[in-house]
Amino acid sequence: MNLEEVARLAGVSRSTVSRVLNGSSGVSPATRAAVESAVASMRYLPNQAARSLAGTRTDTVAVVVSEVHDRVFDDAFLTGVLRGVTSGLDGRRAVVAVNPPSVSDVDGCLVVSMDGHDPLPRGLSVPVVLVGRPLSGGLAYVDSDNLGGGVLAGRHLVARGRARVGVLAGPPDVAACVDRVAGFRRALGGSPPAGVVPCALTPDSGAAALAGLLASTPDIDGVFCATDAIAIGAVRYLRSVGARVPEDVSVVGFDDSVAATVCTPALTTVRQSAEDLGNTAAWRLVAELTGEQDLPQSIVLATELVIRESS
Amino acid sequence: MNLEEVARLAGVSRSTVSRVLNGSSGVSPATRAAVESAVASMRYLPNQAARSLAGTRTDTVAVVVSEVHDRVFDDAFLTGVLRGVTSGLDGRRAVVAVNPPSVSDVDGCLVVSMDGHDPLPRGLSVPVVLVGRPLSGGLAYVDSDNLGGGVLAGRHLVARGRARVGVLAGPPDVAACVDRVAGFRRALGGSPPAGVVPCALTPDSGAAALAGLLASTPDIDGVFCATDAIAIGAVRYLRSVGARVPEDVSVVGFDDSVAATVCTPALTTVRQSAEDLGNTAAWRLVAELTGEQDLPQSIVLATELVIRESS
DNA sequence: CTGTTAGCGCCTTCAA
DNA sequence: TTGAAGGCGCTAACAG
Repeated sequence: MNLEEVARLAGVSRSTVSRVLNGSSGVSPATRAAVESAVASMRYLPNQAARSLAGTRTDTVAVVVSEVHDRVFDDAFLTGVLRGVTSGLDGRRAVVAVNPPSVSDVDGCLVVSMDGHDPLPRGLSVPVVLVGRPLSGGLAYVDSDNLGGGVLAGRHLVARGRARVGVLAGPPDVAACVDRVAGFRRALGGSPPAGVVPCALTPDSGAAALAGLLASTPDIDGVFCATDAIAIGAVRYLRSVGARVPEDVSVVGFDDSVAATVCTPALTTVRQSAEDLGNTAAWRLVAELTGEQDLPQSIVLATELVIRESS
Repeated sequence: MNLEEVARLAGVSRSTVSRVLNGSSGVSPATRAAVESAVASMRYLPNQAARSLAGTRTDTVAVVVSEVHDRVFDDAFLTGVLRGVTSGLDGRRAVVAVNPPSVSDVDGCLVVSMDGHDPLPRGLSVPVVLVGRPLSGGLAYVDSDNLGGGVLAGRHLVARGRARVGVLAGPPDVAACVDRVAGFRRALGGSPPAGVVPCALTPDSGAAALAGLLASTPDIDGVFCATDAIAIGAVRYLRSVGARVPEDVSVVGFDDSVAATVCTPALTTVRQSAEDLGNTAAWRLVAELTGEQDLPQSIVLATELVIRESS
C-alpha cells in the first residue's frame, strides 16, 4: 500500500496526499478531508524508509546509554529516563545504542552518561543533548539540580542539630556527585564538614569509606552520602559497630531509589525525577530539530528532600 | 557519500560494491579487497533508508515494553532485558516502543510483557518473540524457569523443617507468578501449603495479604512469596507483629532484586537473569529472521536459589 | 490550490 | 565475474 493507492482512492495526486500527511498549508479543506478519509479507510501508514530517503529527516533519534561504572543502582534511573524520552519524542522513533556508540541515520542524539566523560558518538554531525551535566565540553544538557539538592541535605542536617558531619563524596569524576557535595558544603557555610572522602558508587565502598573516616574522626554525628547506594553501606557499617541511626548518627542519601525505601531504617534522601530528565531532554532535542531558536544550553530540574527514618 | 563514490574510488560499479557489502558470493578476491579498502578509507556507511527501500529488510526490530501494572520493582528487570536484547541483535537496530504499540517498518518484534495478556502490536505481520510466557496464545516466547524456581524454593523450606507454609501468590493473571506457585506446590508434594492468597506486586499488598493469612492461620512457620517486592512487605509485617525472621518464620522471595540484598534481613530468593532472557529472545528472533528452520517455540532458562538471611 | 517531474541511495534482475 | 538499468515510496521543487 502506498501513496499512489491512497491518491487514487481520494481522487487526487500523490503530492496532495503527501501534503496532507505532512501538514503543509495550502490544501483546500475539502481536498484535505477527502485525503484524510482515504488514509483512514485504508489504514495507510507511510513507508518510513522512503520518507527518509526522499526527505531530509529520518524521524528517529538515538539514545546512547553509557555503562561505564558499576550500575547496580542505576537501573531505575535508566528506565525512568527511557520512559521520559519515549514520551517526549513526539512520534519520532528511539533507537537504543549501547556504549561504543556507532549510530547513523538519526536526526539527533540523546546521551545518558553517568560519568563525567563524553561518550559521544564519533563522527556524528547531528544535534546532541546530554542527560546529566558533563564535566567538560560545551554540549547542551539537562540535569537534576544536584547542587540545590546538596543544599537541601545540608540545611536538613544543620536543622537536626548535627555539627560534625562526614561526607561520602562518591567518585570525583562523576559530575552529579561533585555537584551534590558542592551544594552540601555551601549549606554548611562557615562550618565545613568534619571530613570528605571519595568512594565508589556501591554500598561496600561506602561502608569502607565511612570506616576510614570514623577511624580519624570518631565523633561524627551525621553523614551525607552522594548516592543512596553509598548511604546504604554507611548505615550498614554504622549499625555493625553499634551506632544507632538516627539517634547517634543521622544519614542522608541522594536519588530516592527503591532501595532507600526498603532498607532499615528507611533513608532520608533527595529525590530526582529520572523521567522528567528524559522527557525534558527529548523535548529539548526535538525543539532543536524543529528549528526553534534561542534554546537554553542547559536545563536544570528541581530536586526535593524526602525525610524518612535515617535522620 | 554513497555507493557511487565508493565504486569510483575502487574502480568498479555500484553493483559490485553492493555485492561486497552484502556478502554475496561471486566476487573475485581481488575486486573484493579493492572495494573493502575503499570502503574503509572513506569510512563509508550505507544509507539505511535506501537499503530498506530497495531491499526487503529494515534491519531494525521493535522492542515493545508493556507497562500495565505497578512497576516499582521491575526496573532492573527491564534494563537487564534491554541490555541483553541490544547485545543479541547482531547489528540490527532496536527501536523501543511503549505500551500501545504502533510500530511499523520493522523486521520483527520483541514484546516484554509482565502480565499474561498479549499487548501485541495490532496489524503487525512480522515475527514476534515474547519475553515471558503468555497466559494464552501460541506465540514464541523465552521465559525463566519459574516453575523450577518454585520447586527450589519449596524444597528449601522443606529442608529447613518448615511444615506450615503460607504462599503470597501475586496476581492470578501474571504467568510468572502462577508458575512459581505451581512449582512451589509441586515441591511440597503431599503436604499442601497452609494457605495461598493472591496479592498485588507491591510490599504493601504483600503485608496486607500476610496479615489476612495470619488471621486465619496464626501458626505459620514459613512464607513463599511470588516476588521479592511481596516478600519485603511480608518481612516488614512479620517484624511489626513481633515475629522473628527467620527464627520464627522463614521467608523466601523471587527475582533476586537489589531490594532483596539491602533489606533486613537480606532475602533468600530465586534468581533469574533478565539479561539472558533478553539476549536469548533476541537470538531467537534473529534466527527466525535469517530463515533458520526448526526453531523451538519456547525456551526456558534456568533459575537459581540464593540463600541469605531470611530463611 | 493542485499536478507533474525528478531524484534520494540502494538492491536486484538481466545481459554481457 | 562484472556492469547497466529499473524501481522501491516518498518529498520537493516547479509549473499551471
